[in-house]
Amino acid sequence: MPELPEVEVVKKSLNKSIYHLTLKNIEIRNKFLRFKINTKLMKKMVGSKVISINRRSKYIIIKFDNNYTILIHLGMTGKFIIFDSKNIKRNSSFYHKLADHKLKHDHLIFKFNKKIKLVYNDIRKFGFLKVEKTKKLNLNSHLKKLGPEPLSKSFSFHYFKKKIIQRKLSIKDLLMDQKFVAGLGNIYVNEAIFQSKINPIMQVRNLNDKKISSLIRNIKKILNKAIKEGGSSIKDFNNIEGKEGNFQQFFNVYGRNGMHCTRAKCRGIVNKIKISNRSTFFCSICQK
DNA sequence: TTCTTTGTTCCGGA
DNA sequence: GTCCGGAACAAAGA
Repeated sequence: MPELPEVEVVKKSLNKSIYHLTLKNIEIRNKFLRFKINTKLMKKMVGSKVISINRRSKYIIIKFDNNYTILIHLGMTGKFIIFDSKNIKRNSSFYHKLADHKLKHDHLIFKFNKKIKLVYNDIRKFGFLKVEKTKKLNLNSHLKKLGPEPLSKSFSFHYFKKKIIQRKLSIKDLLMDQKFVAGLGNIYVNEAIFQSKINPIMQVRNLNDKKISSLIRNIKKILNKAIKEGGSSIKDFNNIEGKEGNFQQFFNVYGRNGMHCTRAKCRGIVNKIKISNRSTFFCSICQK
């Protein structure tokens, strides 16, 4: 479930906790994640220092000073948990916050200097970690096809117009397409389309300029707000300190099927349909 | 046992 | 070759 804002929050937490630390040991408890981990290559990272932690779309990119990089995707349920000397004890308040934390889903354990331990936990194992030569990172098959970052200037009105000419797919499918814009997922796409009062099944070639401007504005607004609130925490998202995000309380359509539209004065009910096999929520009155 | 959940990739028809 | 929708895949909980 982590989308761009959640990954951004995790990236920030990692920057606070492991930046400039040296990796002392890696324990690989389960290498069969989304892709099988190259154990030998992963072990090569031991002894190196973290020199940067960045995000691209929903990927986290951790560069080390041995000219290798770890590329991470959290999939649906991947999360990092950070332990330091204060919270490492089982009876600490930290552990109580991790009520749903199950040891059997701890797949990798990274130990750094300063007694910092970073655990990668993933219930459904749809996430992955890949070691890459830093120089070749831009050739990586996961990264090279990605569209612009939605919060960047290149995700603009002109870009949008140029990309949708005569295309017949729905606006929902367009925004879900990582080649068009990278980092949005089902939740934030539903929310942005709602804010712009667009019917999610509308073909992109029928969107007028006003709606396009509105969508771009709302996508940026919603992502920024979600980042500020620490992401969402429906289902599986936690930041690495075990804290839940607050953004889910701002959902206006996602998961609200059968409930009243949250827009003032609108008497509509939220409908749930499937678009490309993904749950899609919209108000039949204000999203014409 | 079946359904749902997710991001990503692949495939076939247009 | 491109576009687009549908299906498959991974795993687990309800």
